[in-house]
Amino acid sequence: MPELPEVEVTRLSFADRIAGGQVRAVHMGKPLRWPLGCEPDQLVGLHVMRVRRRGKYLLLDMDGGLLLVHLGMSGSLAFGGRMPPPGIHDHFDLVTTRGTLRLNDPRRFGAVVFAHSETDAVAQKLLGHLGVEPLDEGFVLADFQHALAQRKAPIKQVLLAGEVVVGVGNIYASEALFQAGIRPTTASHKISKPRLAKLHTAVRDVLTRAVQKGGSTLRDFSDAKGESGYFQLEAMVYGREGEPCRVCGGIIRGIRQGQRSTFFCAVCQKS
DNA sequence: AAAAGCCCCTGGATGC
DNA sequence: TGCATCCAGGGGCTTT
Repeated sequence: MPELPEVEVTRLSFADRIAGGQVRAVHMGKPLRWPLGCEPDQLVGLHVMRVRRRGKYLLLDMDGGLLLVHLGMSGSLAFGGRMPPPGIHDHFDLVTTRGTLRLNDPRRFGAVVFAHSETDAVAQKLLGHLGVEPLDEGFVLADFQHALAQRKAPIKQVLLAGEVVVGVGNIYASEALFQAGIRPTTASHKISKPRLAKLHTAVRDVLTRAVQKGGSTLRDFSDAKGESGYFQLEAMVYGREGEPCRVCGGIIRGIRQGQRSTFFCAVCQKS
């Protein structure tokens, strides 16, 4: 469900409130994508120092390890002092002295994984291959151009893979490519440097605007305060197959790339 | 090494 | 109303 903006908005909605809290109990529902990796009780007594984000993972730094939380396709977090009893889709509760962090995830593609440190094998398996953070200083144009020149796969799929740049999911990949005027099917290494410069800007721009809007284009996104960003950001192409392009009036096309839907305007994105 | 497919799972929308 | 089919925001793993 969530792409970088939604994960970041979620992080901001509870990071300050949970910081300093000591774990009192852990409750688990049905299995998520991966096992927790330790006995739930092993977390009791640890303190949550802070909450960071890496790509679409949330990292809860604790004194004695860290929890990697991924929302998958359908996950969302809630944080509060008094929580109702867990529902059928509530699969992880971290009860702390500051409040309870609860993961609700109907499809259970999400995960909560304990690692002793960010550099240990468990964490590295999930984080080690991740590309640069698009909203950080490290997202440098020259590096971006160089990395894409090495790839022959369609640009949409390279963006989605997260090995060059993280956080760009299925919606924002289509949106960023539209903004840059690049056809999603174009082989990455065939795109000129000036056009990659436009894409570099577009990726940052689209994600930044989505974070500012409170996490957005998603149908049912809500952050850990329960506030939704319901359609605050209007999609230019995503989900608009057959509808007129908002720029040129041409008909938006929908195709499939690697089992995922892609949308583009054949007029505005000629190649 | 990189690229392409394959799954994991549930629920909502659509169509007959 | 009931049932079958298709589709969905991700991403690690296996196979080419």
